[in-house]
This record gives sequence, structure tokens and C-alpha cells, in this order.
Amino acid sequence: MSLRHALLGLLAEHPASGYDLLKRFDTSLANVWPATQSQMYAELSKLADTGMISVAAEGPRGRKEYTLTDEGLVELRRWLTETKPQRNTRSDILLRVFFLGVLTPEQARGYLTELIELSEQGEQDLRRLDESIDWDDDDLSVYGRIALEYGLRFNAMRREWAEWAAAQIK
Amino acid sequence: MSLRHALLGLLAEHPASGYDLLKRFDTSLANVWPATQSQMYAELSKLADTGMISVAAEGPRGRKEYTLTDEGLVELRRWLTETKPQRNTRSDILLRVFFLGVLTPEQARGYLTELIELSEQGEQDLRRLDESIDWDDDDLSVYGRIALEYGLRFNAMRREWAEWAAAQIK
DNA sequence: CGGCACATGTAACAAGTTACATGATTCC
DNA sequence: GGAATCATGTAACTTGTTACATGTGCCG
Repeated sequence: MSLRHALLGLLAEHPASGYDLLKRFDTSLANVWPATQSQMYAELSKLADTGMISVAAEGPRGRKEYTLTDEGLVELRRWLTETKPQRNTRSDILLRVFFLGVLTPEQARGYLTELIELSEQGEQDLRRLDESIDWDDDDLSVYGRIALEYGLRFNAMRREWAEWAAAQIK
Repeated sequence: MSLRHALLGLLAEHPASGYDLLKRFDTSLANVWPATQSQMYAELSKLADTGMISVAAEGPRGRKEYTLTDEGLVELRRWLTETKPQRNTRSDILLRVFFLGVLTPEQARGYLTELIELSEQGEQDLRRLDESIDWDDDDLSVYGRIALEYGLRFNAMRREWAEWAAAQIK
């Protein structure tokens, strides 16, 4: 459902091909809404069929450059303003926590230690990403930075929680 | 993939029917791994077919009470210790943030305000859940409380972030 | 002229959602 | 005896993953 809107959102900035969008997913949206190549091409076809986007230009090697239509922009705005965000956060990381009782305390602490490392790694990756991006004054930069800040705070929160949790296990 | 293990985890504590498990999902696991009724019954059948669980007793109204087999416990432990947690956190909430530039600043702030309220609500719900649960000394209580603490910290982090983010928008 | 990056697609499967369908027991 | 709850299942559909398949243009 949201992949559709992620594509509309990226096309709102400027036209792009499926291939272009794939690369942008891998960098900017990978942490928020990962998608595979096959899913993206399928979704782009559907969006074109329903008139949300259209082929603005065709290039070499069968390249199709899509642009957002007016209809697509309306749908993007509708999604942003009218649909309720899902609090529906599936987390296999947290799910495991419920069942750590079937392991030994040492193993359970081991798992939490893994989470500490994971969070530290995540924080580092985000800092590197931050430095590698050529931030601008445009909208995507402003909001991209805000999203990145979320990631940093999230990882810090999780690291502190995991440290606290490990100490709870006797 | 994880629904399977969630069911194994709950059955590790004590035998239960699909109906029982459904209710336990709705209370304890709803925030972490929501599942529908139809999905659960299908998964239980599969788990029984592969010998991870077995029907220990049959009750009135076709009730089937499942227990974890030794094989199932082994698989649960394997999942807990050997599989890498996915950092793969799809979040439509954060996805929207990237595209707030297509809205007016007022609308964008409106969205972030919604997130603040969502987080406050989430925090309250968790506090109520905390009070409604009859915490014990058993494993599920210990780890359940740790998971709940995660939820509280998560909501607090998100609220603070959304407040900060709203202030960033000129 | 060979390899790499560009570029798009399809097929088979697994996981998740929504809606429908049915029946048994308990309790008032 | 009627309603609520207990209890399980199926069907159709959407979303997401993995693997396969194919071809083009550019650059050294």
C-alpha cells in the first residue's frame, strides 16, 4: 500500500525511471521502506495503468522516464493528510524479547548485547549516511534530515533500553 | 516467518487452543506482532503438520488444545539464538515525513502534531496495560515488563522528536 | 570486443488481510 | 429458547521475496 505512495513521493520531486527510483530507494528510503526491484517495476506499471504517473520520455535501452500526473499529486496529498498512520509496528526484535525465558540468563543477556551492537552499528551507519549526503535547502533535504534525526534518536533509545534490560536479568 | 515463532513461544509457557492464542495475541503481542484469526489457524495447522506442535487434548466445540513438542522447542531456541534480527523496520509514519514538502508548512506541522498525539496516546495505553496486568515473577512477566518498558521509551522518544521536528519547520 | 552498468520484466512462492461461513455450548 | 461466546475453518485478494531471464549501450 505504501510503496505506491513512496514512488509517488519520489516522483513529486522530479521525473525518474524505475532504475533511478531503485537506486534512490537503496540510499534514502532503505531504512524506512525497503522494496525489491521486481516489486517496484510491477508497482510502476500499475500506477501508470491507473493514471497516477505517466511515461514522459523514453530513452535508450528501453528506459521509461515517469512523471507524476496531477491525479497522482492529488493522491499523494490525500495519503499524507487524510489517511491515519498505522501504529502497526511489527518487530521481530521485540517479539524475541517476550520469549527469552526459554533461554538461559546468559543467552538472554547475549541477545540483548547483540541489540546494543546492532544499535551502535545503526547509529554509525546513519552518521556516515549523513556525511555522505550533500544536504541542500530543498524540501527533501529538510525532511530527509528530520527523518535521519529520528533514526539517530531511535538507535540511541534502543541502545539505552537494551543496556537497562540486560541489567534486569539476574 | 515470525508468526510461527510467536505461536511456539506462547505454547512454550503452556498448552492452548487457537482461540486462546488469539486472545493472548490481542492483549500481549498486539503491539509487537499483530495477527489475524485466519492467519493463526492456518499457521497452527502447518505447525502441527510439521510436528512442531501437537494436539494434546480435544474439548467441546471442536476445541483443539496444542502443546509444544520437543522439536518445536528446539526450533524456538534456534530462532532465538541463531537467526539475525531484521533491522528491516517498515514505517509508514516515517515514510510520510520524507514527502511533507508537497504540503504547506501548516499541514506538515499538523502531521507532526498528530504524531505527538499518537505517541501520547500510545504511552497512556501502555501505562493502562501495565496496570491491568497482574505481573508475576515468572519469565513472561519479567520479559513482558522489559518489552513494555521499550514501548514507553519508544513513545517518549517519538514524542520528543516530533516536537523538535515541528519546530524545525519554518 | 569484452565487461560493466543500465534497464526492464516474469514466475513461483510466502505472508498477511478481509470477508464469508458454520456450528456448538453455555448461561440467563 | 435466544443471545453471547466459544471455536474453527475457507476463499479471494494484496503485498512482499527470491530467483530467473533477457537485452542494450557505453567506455576503455
